[in-house]
Amino acid sequence: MLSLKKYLTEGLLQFTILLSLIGVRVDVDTYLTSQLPPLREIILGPSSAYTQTQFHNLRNTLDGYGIHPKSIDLDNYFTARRLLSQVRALDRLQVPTTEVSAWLVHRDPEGSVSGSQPSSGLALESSSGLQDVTGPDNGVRESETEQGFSEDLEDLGAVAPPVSGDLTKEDIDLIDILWRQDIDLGAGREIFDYSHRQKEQDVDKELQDGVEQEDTWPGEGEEVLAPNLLVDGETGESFPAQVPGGENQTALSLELCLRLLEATCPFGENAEFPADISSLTEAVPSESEPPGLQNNLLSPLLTGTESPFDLEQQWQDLMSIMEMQAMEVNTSTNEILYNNPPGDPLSTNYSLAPNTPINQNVSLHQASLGGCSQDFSLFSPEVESLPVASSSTLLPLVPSNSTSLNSTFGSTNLTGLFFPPQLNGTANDTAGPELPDPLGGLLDEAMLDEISLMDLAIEEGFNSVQASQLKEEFDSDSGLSLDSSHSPSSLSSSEGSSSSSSSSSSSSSSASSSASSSFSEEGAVGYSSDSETLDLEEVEGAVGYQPEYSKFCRMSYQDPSQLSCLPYLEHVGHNHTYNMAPSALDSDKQMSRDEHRARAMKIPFTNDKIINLPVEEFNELLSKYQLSEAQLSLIRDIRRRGKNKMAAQNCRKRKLDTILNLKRDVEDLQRDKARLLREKVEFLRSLRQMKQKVQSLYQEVFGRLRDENGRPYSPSQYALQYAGDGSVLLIPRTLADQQARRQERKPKDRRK
DNA sequence: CGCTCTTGTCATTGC
DNA sequence: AGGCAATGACAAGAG
Repeated sequence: MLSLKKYLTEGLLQFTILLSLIGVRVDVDTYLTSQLPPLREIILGPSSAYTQTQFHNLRNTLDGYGIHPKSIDLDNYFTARRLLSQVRALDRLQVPTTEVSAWLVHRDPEGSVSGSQPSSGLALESSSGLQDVTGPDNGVRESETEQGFSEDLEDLGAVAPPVSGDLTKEDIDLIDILWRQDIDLGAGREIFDYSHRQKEQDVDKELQDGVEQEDTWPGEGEEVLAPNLLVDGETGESFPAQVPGGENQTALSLELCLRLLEATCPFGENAEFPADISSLTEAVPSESEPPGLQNNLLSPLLTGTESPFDLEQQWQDLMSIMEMQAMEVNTSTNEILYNNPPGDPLSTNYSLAPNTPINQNVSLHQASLGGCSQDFSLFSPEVESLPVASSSTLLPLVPSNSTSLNSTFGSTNLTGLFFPPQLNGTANDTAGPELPDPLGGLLDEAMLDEISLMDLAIEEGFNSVQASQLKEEFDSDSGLSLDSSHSPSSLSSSEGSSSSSSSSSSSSSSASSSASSSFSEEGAVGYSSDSETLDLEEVEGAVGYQPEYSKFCRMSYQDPSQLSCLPYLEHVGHNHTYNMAPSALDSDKQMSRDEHRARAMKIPFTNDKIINLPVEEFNELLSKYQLSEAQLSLIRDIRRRGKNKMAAQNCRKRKLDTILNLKRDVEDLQRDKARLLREKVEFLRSLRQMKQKVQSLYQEVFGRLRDENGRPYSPSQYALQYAGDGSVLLIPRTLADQQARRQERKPKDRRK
């Protein structure tokens, strides 16, 4: 016969392993600081969660935490642990890409997030899905969005655990209940949601943007420069830029860059953003407009509207994602190769080289991206001290409208992003489909990421089949039947029903007693018998016993209303008489041993009284009768055993509840993990779409550039690069390659 | 007959 | 110090 301990131990071990597998990590400090019970013993510790020491130690060591194991606060205890586990699960999935993507999608929480292009619908889905998750009615919506994700996953071929894809209404209700428990605990769901994190980041961003606006926002101060001024990225010095191109080119380039702006902010179809774009586009000077008007075009345009901030943020989102993507997969050299380090002196110094041949043939010199320039502040300024690696020529396409360009503004070389080094120069005439895919590397990398994600889902994800298998394993190994619907309340009710049935099969007196009060069963069942009742009648009378018995129970627990609220006490109505027959003879057989002993010793009161009376009343009762030592000893033994029996039943029930709660926690964690995996896939897909848009626009812009002879630039020789000040530069490809190589080494060094 | 499960009981510990 | 709850361990009985 295997002991119950073995079952429990094995079950807990499996739970522990399972929790660890799905990423639950235990940080005791966190629990302590958050006034939550230490869960190490449950999740990690070798001792079971049932050791009394834990609770006692909790009382001893944790101020303000004195959850009695019998208390209903135990539910909060488990809820807290579950919440923490969810947090852990989130932490486990904090892949940079996921975080950034989530932050991006939630950048606009007013519900105005939508793709500016029809193909951005995925971003919409992601966004809505996330917001749904954050809602209080998370359960239902989550299931809906998860289904939506599942479809998308199928499109991608990604394998995400379909755990919650087949959420039943019961699951949904359970989620809702748990969610309310979380609220009661004081923990908002936002703790685990991207939106919450995004809010935090928004706060940070606001702070950051505030500084940036002070420093560099064009058109707001004395430092606003005319667009045709070049700015030294290092010194902030400005000087006139040569404008060899005609106004026609200027206007065209400006429009192109505006379109680039528009299209690279695919999430930005906010209520304001299209208006901004349209206004910007309308304000673009026509080819017949006087040239003087154009010089100051962008600055007032971008500052005049109310939403340059949106543009800025969208640029920032885009570039940060690009950056993060490059950082995340450094194996793809093409994409990282040309990422200019922040504040790279190469970029800034190029801006100071206006005499280069290329410089004199700028065609995009007016297409300032000032509205987005500050968004490059993502890049850290740590590389500013890099020596000037080259004095080669560089074409400052866009004089920045921003003046004292913050040192945090790095330059991003789009060259490497868009044009692989092996680009041939034949396709440089027009920006057409014949241009090689400059984003091929990035896209491949994104695909690789998705593939790796699928692997991750396969390796770590628990699909429903796996979950059920684990569940079966656990159930079988633990030796305990873990009915998922066996919540504490259901346990109580089930036990209460069993008690009721057993009571009804007992003597008539005890049956009536059980009918009077659910709790009165506790004393009556198991210790009441015909003989005992007869004994009682001899002394007190069976009829008078019942109200008094009820009184005993109340006196025993002081507060009857409390008893009805304590479901774990209901089960105390246990039945010691298996299959008790109605006859008195059978009932004699079915009496407990203590009842037999009490009867044999002619104890003048019931075992129920002996067991359930408070000490004072119990002693008072003993004093009323002349009892022998043997009788007194037996009575005390009966009392001790009876109380211990109830305690044992409570203890077992608590064990079972603990196991059930652990099981529920595991299921919740599995659901959360599956959801996060789906979200990550969605974010990656959105990122890929954005990159494709950037790529096409880059090709379009580059294809329209013309040198002084009106010939297009060769993509194999030149590339566009975003400078740290927000300007777009046309630089030789060899230079871009050098920068990219330098950029490539840094992430590796950083990781070492 | 052996196994599993439930239940009761004892011993111990700590509040 | 006594009462009591909690719990591990063991045993008995039922299925």
